[in-house]
Amino acid sequence: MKTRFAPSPTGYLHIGGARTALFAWLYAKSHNGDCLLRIEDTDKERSDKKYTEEIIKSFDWLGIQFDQEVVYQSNNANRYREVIDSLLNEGLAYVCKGDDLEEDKNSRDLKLPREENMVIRIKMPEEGSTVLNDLIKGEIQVSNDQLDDFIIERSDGSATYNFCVVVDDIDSEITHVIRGDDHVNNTFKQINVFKALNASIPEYGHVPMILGEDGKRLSKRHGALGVGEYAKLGVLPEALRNYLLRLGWSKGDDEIFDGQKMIIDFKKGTFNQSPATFSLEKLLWFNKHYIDQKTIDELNKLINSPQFDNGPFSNRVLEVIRDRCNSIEDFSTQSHYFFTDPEEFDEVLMNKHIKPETFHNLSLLLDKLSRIEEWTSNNIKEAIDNLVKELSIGFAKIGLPLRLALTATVNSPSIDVVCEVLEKDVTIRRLENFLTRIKN
RNA sequence: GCUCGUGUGGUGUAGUUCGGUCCAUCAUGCCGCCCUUUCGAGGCGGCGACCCGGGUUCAAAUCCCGGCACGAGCACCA
Repeated sequence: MKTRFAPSPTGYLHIGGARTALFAWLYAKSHNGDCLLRIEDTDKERSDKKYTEEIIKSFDWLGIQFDQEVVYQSNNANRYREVIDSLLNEGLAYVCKGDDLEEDKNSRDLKLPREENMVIRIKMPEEGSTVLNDLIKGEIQVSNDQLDDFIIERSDGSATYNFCVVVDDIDSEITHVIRGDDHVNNTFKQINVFKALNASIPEYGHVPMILGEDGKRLSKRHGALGVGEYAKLGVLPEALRNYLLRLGWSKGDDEIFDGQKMIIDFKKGTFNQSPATFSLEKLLWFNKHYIDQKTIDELNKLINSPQFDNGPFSNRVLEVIRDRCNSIEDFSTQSHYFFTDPEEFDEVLMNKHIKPETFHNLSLLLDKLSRIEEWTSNNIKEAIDNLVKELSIGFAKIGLPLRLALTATVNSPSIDVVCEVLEKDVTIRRLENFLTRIKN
């Protein structure tokens, strides 16, 4: 069996396309079949080679490997022409002016000669109905009087989409077409092209659309980010894959699917028939799940920043912040203060945590900290605890200003751990600087 | 407008085939508490839904009819 994913290179690969591709690919893999990539680049105006490259790159990143060679529709022009010739000979298609459908229909049986500036329409059945037994949606019928004779060859001699697709699917021996349900109406036309060509019709499975958080269909110009942008945001490919899979497909209450398990389980699950709304929050939850599985080495590679050089210091930083990172980006944004002394302090935070007595309290703490000989989080915690006890104040009264002094933020790992990682000299230095700052 | 499809909590879903075991599953999210220290981490608890209206039935999320809403298509785009 064989499936395919057929994007047009008129933009980057967006999240909806990626999911459709994932489904087509999983469908093939779970049935021991092949899935091939076909670039539908017959629209010369809007297609761009750079998008083709971008799309292929995105699939590499996502971990979806297509089988066989990539098919470019633009290479098949002669083949389309040849097939149209035979349809013309058999009287299953006809030459006409292409101005108006009703007028064109008068040429249905005229066998006009193929000339420049003329178009070719294919004859659709005039009676009965066309039935689609969809893998996902079940049986759908449409009355054939709804199907117009549509143009298969333009006045410039090039073939149109609904025709090319069928020829390519036949030539590539596609057995199962898994695609977005924005194509269901096309499918009825295409089924009749298969019939005209006397070819066997593939099975179809139409997956519902993905909607944006506003409930509108996700599209390139409406909120859909490219796969590459999720990568930039620090999303892991396995997380995106897993999230996309769960959008419109489920297997009971299971959430986590990756690697081989994804392929094995795919057959056991069921498709949902209603459109799904994209949720960044849930995607990040999956992302966190997969980040949790990474080793320190792997994280270093993923973060790919000079600061995280796999050395003992940065690896220690990694260990202490990894719990609070939902994305690879978070590792960078939440760790500056480990690498550079804070300089900017948020006024709101300062007003909230710096009280008249803070200077005095922190001075006492500085004294206690500088006496610590063995710089461990336990000893640091003990020093703070002692001070808190001596002053009879809450831990937060001293802990939060200290956190602010060291990190310029109020959100960090345990403050004693931060001190330990920072080392004694840096801690003391930052605390001294901070004291000077708040002195008046 | 015509045609096709879909409607379970904020979101993703289970359950709908063969009506009862569903005062509706799991996850995410949100809220609260705990972790006598922040927190987007962890633990515990809670909130929240069968689109609406009829009908069939002892019994309907599940079956039937009618609305409504949303999505898609109706190109010499793909």
